[in-house]
Amino acid sequence: MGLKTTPTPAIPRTTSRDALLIDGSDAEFRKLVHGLLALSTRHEALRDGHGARIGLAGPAYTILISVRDLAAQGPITVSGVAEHLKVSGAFITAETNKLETRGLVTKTRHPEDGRRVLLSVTEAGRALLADLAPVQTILNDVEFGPLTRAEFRTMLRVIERLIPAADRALELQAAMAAGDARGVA
Amino acid sequence: MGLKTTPTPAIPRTTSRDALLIDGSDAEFRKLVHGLLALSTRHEALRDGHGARIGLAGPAYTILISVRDLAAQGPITVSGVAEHLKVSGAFITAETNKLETRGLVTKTRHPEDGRRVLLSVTEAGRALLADLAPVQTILNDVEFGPLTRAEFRTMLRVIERLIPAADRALELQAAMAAGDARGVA
DNA sequence: CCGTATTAGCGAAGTAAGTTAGACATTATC
DNA sequence: GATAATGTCTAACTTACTTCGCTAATACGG
Repeated sequence: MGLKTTPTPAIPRTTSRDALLIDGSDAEFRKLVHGLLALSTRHEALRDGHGARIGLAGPAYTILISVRDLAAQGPITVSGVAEHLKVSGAFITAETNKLETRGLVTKTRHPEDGRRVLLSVTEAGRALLADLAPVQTILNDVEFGPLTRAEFRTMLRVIERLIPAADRALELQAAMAAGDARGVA
Repeated sequence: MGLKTTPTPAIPRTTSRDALLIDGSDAEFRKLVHGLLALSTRHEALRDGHGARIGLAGPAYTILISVRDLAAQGPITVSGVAEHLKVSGAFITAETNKLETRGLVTKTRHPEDGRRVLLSVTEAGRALLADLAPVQTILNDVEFGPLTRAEFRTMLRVIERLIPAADRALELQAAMAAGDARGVA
């Protein structure tokens, strides 16, 4: 000792929850955050490939499948998709218009609220997605191959609780940013 | 019966693994995939906010923190970061040049391979990230608040296995796309 | 009711986040 | 020692978005 090899400067903690600290360190937690990022970038790359196979860009594919799956559990509007994907409504408008032109989705007025526009996937859209399904199955089996049934259940349960928590964090972040802006002004 | 209410057209399966099917349906599995997407979009939005707080765009922030954390476990190069984040090397070059101009990272020649460029985060860069840490802690505690210690461990273990699996899926996807291209030609 | 404020969607225009292509220097291969 | 391959960089381009301003429809306070 006495000789500095590589100082490895201290990295400050980014969580204070006991459940997420191991021996008082958040190293494992940061690994989780990092892993989550790595996984989502890879998943997005796969998504781009899925889209490409049916002639859609990644975002268009994501929107199409989101409309299909969200519509399955209740009426879904332009702004509903926007909020779900955390993008601007204008973007969903533009993309769904293109998808409508291609005959993959339909846009209809909401019967009770004329401002809103209901989205749904056409038969052609469903057929397109159905074409993709066999390939998707092969790739999903590889991508999620290491997942046991128990882990699958845990992941599902966890993620469903994590989404609203992330939304709360987003609200808090917005509130803090707004507070800072006021404080500076 | 006999009266069609809403036909609810069949959605084809996208996995064939028993562990991921519940009563023969992949509905829960698709929920997982969807949830993963929803979570990652929210996480990315939070990341943008973190970046904004220290004057960086989301991607620049992500690259900075990736360099710091990857460098902690061994030498890291431009292409190393590119592969980790699944973006082009050229993009990492451009962004790290900006970060270098701002004095947040340094780029040095690899001593044994003159083509490669080693990246590291400067003291100023570390200080900037350290400034952010307290706010990050607050938000992470909210975002990951619902996570128990057991779930945390499971998630970590699962994600670390899922990343290489996703990489294998990507390779397979690329191979299939290439095969199709040849087949068509 | 009636004005006013909100909310939903749209289109145009701009910005940022990437990509591809090509040049160049360095290293590996034969 | 030539040829190929790898790693980085720059420039030019594309795509994935956002913001802004508009119109139409609903909601709300007097």
